[in-house]
Amino acid sequence: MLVVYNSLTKQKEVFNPIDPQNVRMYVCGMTVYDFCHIGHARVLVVFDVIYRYLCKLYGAEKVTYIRNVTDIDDKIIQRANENGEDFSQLTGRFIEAMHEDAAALGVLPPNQEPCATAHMQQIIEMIEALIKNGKAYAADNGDVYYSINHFKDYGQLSGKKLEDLRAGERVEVDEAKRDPLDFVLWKAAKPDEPSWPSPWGKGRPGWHIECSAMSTHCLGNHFDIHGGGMDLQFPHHENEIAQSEGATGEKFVNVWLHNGFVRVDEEKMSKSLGNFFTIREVIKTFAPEVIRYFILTSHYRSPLNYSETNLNNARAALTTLYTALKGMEDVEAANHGSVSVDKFYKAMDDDFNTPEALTHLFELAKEINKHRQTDVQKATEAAAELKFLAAQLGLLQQSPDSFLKAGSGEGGLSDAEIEALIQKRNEARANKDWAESDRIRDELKEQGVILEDNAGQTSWRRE
RNA sequence: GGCGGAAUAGCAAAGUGGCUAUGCAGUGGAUUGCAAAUCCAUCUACCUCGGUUCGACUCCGGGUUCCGCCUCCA
Repeated sequence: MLVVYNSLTKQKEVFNPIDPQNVRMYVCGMTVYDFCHIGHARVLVVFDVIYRYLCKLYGAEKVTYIRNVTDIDDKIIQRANENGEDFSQLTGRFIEAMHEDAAALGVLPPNQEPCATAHMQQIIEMIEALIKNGKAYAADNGDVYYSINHFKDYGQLSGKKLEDLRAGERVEVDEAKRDPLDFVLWKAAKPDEPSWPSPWGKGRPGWHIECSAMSTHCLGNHFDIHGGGMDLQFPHHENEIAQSEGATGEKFVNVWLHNGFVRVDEEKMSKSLGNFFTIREVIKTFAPEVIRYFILTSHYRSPLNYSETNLNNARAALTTLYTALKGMEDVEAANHGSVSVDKFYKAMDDDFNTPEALTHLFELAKEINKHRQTDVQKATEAAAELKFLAAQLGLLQQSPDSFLKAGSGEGGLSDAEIEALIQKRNEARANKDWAESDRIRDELKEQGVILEDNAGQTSWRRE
């Protein structure tokens, strides 16, 4: 029985899909004007794991996962102008880069990846519905605004009261707005800006409306899960509720899931602070799977501190798991019904507790190591289960050798050079020339290559 | 100021009203030509002050510190 923490009710509740034959999840994806950083990696990975687990529970063909792309907004326009290129050229490039990064991290593609620019009709229709329902108004300057006073439940998700928002007024005063808290649905185009025709003149959508329009269009008026980063809770998701419910008159979303931030030195990793590390940058030093593992070592709602130490720890932990799987390459992933499997599911059922789930992977690794010499049957079954469970987290998807021999960074000795030195060392060992044997091992160690003599075989890995 | 979250061993990070979390690192032992890997054992904990309780790291209340949101942000 899956229990999830719902940001809307601020408590854990049993997850009951509206229709178990069609479980629907929408996640706010990226605004594509730059490369994805580790914070984005966290959203990608966290919701990928949630998606995988929903597929496991309900069947892959019964789960629909939508993750949008924001491909038009102020920053995109600004960046495109700086580069002197068309905005769509810029977004096209970064969408492609995002797909590369996601694939590297083992993130499954969502069922659909709608873009704002491809859904202008739906966006305009929803704004028209809002105006018709008296929730929105067209201002004299060509903008269309949502009238916050006409949605009585405003603040239900973020727990904010209108008075409080007014008290701490940080919203710019805008003459065109009837209330300073009203937010824009449609922005009139400035000269030379990309624009789309609308009943209110040429313009483009505000940020919040695209997610309302696209999620409703792809999943229906009322669906199960809406996710995103914690910072989207307000105003973005709050506004989405106001828009969707204001337009359709129906309940919008049952469960809201928000992931915590990646931090650097106790500070949120963000573009504006400039303390971010892009996925492609980090991948140069750490295997993408190490990043994925690192993300899963912390609960999705907890903060996650980015540091080289933590990534090194993640790599060491993965090395332990892959080392256990050495010699088990041919074992097929399978569930043999051990206690570890039960506990793994119990952890995942408890609001996707991946750190707890991971501990059961180590139980299985230990089983393999303990029995591999004495009880091959047992060891094999444990290996099958380890692969089986790890796969649900998108981990241990490569051969132990390809992980263990990859190491970090480029340069150093080639595989062939390493094999040749090992060959030389084994000849020395056969002659009991320990001095020469150790010299070669030290030489390799200096090059970041670790040797392991096991059962008469010498294997190696890069540090 | 308003709202929300967090404080656990050297580091990271779960969890539980009484029973070894786990990973990395450390220590002792087994194994090894010596190592590495592995196995066995083991040392370091639950911010603070009160309360409830036979018993609290775990529940309740006060305090302190940190973080996030309230403007674009995953």
